[in-house]
Amino acid sequence: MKLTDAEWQIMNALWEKWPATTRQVADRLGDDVNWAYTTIKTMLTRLADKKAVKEAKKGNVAIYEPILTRAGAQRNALKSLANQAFDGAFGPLMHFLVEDQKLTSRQKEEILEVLKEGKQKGAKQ
Amino acid sequence: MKLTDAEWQIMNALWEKWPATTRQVADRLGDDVNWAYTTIKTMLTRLADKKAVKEAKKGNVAIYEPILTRAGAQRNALKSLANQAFDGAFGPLMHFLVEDQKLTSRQKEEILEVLKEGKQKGAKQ
DNA sequence: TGACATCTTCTACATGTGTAGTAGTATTGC
DNA sequence: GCAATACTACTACACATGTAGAAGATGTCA
Repeated sequence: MKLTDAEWQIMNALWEKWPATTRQVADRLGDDVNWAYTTIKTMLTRLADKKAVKEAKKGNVAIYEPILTRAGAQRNALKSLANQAFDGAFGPLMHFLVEDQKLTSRQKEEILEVLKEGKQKGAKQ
Repeated sequence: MKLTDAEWQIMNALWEKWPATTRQVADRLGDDVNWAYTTIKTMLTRLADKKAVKEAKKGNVAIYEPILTRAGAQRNALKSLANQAFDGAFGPLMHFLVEDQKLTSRQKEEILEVLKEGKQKGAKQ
């Protein structure tokens, strides 16, 4: 499941709080983008077609909720990026991030924490 | 500069060794994809149009070399992913990677190394 | 010097993506 | 009960992307 740019916007708004109607999604997006209501409806319909969201009906009004989770989408995107740009290896990707992305000390601390935890739990694989 | 899936394939082949002719790129890609020679030529032309590669002529034969660097493309892709999927923050992205992606111990060691270096150099910003 | 291979440029076409209008149908406030 | 409002389904259209053929230009080997 690969999301396009516009689909990410929609999904982000939906993940924020769901179930949600088109109107609610539109309101949440209001600040970021300037899409017509029908544009958003079209996107939601397309996302339902590709099973990223579920569409239910309450009366004649469509209610949407994500099927694809945010974490799942993130995983997919990262995997895809790793394959495309880092020969499928997460290690180098991470390496690149750490080296290049000028993390704050605080962030580095956090990473260290996570890594330590991981080690204690016995880094598998 | 945003690369499409197919463009990544081409660029990866070109980054491997350049300058290179269409034929050379095609040969390198031979194992991975099954594109017609002209398909690859079309992609290279399009990449030249968007200034990701430079096209020079040696006789009637086009010679290509990257303008966009691999590291640059990786940076762009990561930034774009971070924005799209992680609210623009690399910290959480990294966090997610570390937590989720089952790095090998070796990889974790490497990350730790990099983090340590970073700290010594005085983690700015 | 001609046949064959190779390259280039142009053109094409299906599908995906971003964006939205129109028309019809349902809901609601008076 | 009707006008105004909101919602849905359908349709549209431009531009991007993936993919490649056709035709013409050039190089090469016998």
